[in-house]
Amino acid sequence: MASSCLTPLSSPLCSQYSSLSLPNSNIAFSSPSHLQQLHSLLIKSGAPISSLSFPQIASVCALSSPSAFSYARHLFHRSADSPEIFLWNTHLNTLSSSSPSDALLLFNRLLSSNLLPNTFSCSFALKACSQLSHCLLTGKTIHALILKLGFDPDVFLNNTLVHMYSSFGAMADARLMFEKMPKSDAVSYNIMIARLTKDGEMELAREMFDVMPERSVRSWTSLIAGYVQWKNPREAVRLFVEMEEVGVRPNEVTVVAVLAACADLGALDLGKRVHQYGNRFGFLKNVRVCNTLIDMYIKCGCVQIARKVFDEMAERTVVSWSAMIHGYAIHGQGDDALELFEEMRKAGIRPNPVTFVGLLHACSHMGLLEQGRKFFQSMICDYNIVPEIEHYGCMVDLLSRAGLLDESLDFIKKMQIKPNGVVWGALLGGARVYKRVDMGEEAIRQLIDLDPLNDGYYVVLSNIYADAGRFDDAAKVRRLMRNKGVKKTPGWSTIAVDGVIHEFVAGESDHAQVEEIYRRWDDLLVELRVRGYVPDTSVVLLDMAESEKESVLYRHSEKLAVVFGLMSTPPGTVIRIMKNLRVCNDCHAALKLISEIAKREIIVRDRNRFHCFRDGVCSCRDYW
DNA sequence: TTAGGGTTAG
Repeated sequence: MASSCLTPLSSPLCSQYSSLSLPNSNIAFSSPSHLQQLHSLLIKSGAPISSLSFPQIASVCALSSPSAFSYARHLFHRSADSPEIFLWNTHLNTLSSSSPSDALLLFNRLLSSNLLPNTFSCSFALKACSQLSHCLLTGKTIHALILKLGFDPDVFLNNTLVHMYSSFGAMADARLMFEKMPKSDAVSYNIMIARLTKDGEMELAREMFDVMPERSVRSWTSLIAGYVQWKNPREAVRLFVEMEEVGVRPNEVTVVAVLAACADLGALDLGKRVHQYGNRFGFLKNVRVCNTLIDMYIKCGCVQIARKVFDEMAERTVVSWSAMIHGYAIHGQGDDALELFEEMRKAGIRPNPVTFVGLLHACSHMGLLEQGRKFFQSMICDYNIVPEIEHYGCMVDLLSRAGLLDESLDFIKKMQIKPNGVVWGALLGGARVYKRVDMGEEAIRQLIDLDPLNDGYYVVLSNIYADAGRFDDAAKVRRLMRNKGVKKTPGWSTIAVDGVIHEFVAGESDHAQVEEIYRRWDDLLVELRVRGYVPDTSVVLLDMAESEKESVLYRHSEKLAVVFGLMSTPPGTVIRIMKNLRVCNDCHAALKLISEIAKREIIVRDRNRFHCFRDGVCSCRDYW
């Protein structure tokens, strides 16, 4: 130890250090090099270790001249194992998560003590900065200190710095740091990928993922979660399958991400497989895994299995309860939703804003007007929850569906926040059911501003006019659509048979078995007519003859998917369909009858909710 | 003793 400290050093004289002394010691020195020589002498003379004060000397050297840095660095490493700094770090670590600003105060005290921070101390301080929105400058100062102390080759610390910059959204700095660091590892890439996915920069994230030398389960999970977040669940599933193929074992977080993708896609088979996998590896003890599992089953049309997962959970959070309540609501089981809320209250779980969205949804879909009003009031008064746009949307839907259109409009006008397209769309929906042209026009005036390219609204208004016998006005709406360049979103439906997803697009006929599907439909149509089915051509918003409109109706994607399901699955099998738009009136009527004729349960997930057709009736009770 | 990914609405 002594010999290395005695290495001759030739540091230039530093005038501001003339006649200085170290605090709590009798060492006086005139320059950093003088201090180093004194230090060497002390070591040589066999002075007690406590009087050598490595950190103090190191800090003076480090903060004086660049040529003294290496000596400082050397001394620092001597003091790094000091039990004292370990204690400081322990406190810093605790505070960096529980009270970041106190962690920074403590770090400041450490700097003015006779100890030097080590890489751990700096790491905790940076973590504290990352959690305080106003501390970018402090983080930069610590970065400077890290350079001065010679910690810059430390990969761990550099990763913390990349994370610190990225958490402030200072991506130019984060990237510079990432590119300039002498050595990077999988964590460095993971930090960058995580930030890029959060920012929606999926292509850049993918580029990084593709070039990184080594990938960990976190690298895969970050990207999969990113694809889920940015509404590309297909790519998420594709990546998950690839991850399994290359032999990386998914963990709880991966499972959460891929289950969310399954929920979006309605991919029940994969969801079930992931469920089994999670069960095998003990992931079902994790609340988030179970919450996502509940959501997956709900969105794949399996409320009962979702409830089983819910019932078997060892611990439930407000998220578990809210997911289940919302699940009942969108499956038309409003009474179950309300019952579960009662249980939730008795269990002492405090509802959150999302819980109330589920409850209000349940009420509006069951026509429980007074109950819905009570929930809205209770949310504000009993739980101090400020209504969000979703709550207003549910309330307008509740009032409009109940036929209280004037009250609904009044409610919108009194809203504390700006109404959005969903709110006005709910009023428009009510205007259609109750044949209120005036309300439809009022809603569309707002919607043209808020959501001008959404074809659905124009369709509804045109139907309102057609219902009122105002065919000229209905035609005007179609012209308006053309003038505004509004394109009708093509309707598509999917059905999984033997693990293969079959997609049907309205009006397109590129399915391999299309001829047989059409033949089966024609046969079915005969039976449908016998049972009183009359095609409702009012949903076809095209300028054409009635007979042509009927042809268009018969090629609606959900009809084709159902017919395909009937012909390619054994009798009694439940038919599960996913649709990108809402089910139209005509398909709804047809599917009710088909469930009766074919003695099949048909479950359709449309963009808003589920319809479960069984024995000629729908779970939505024709109220959707 | 230090860094990186996750849940319910719309």
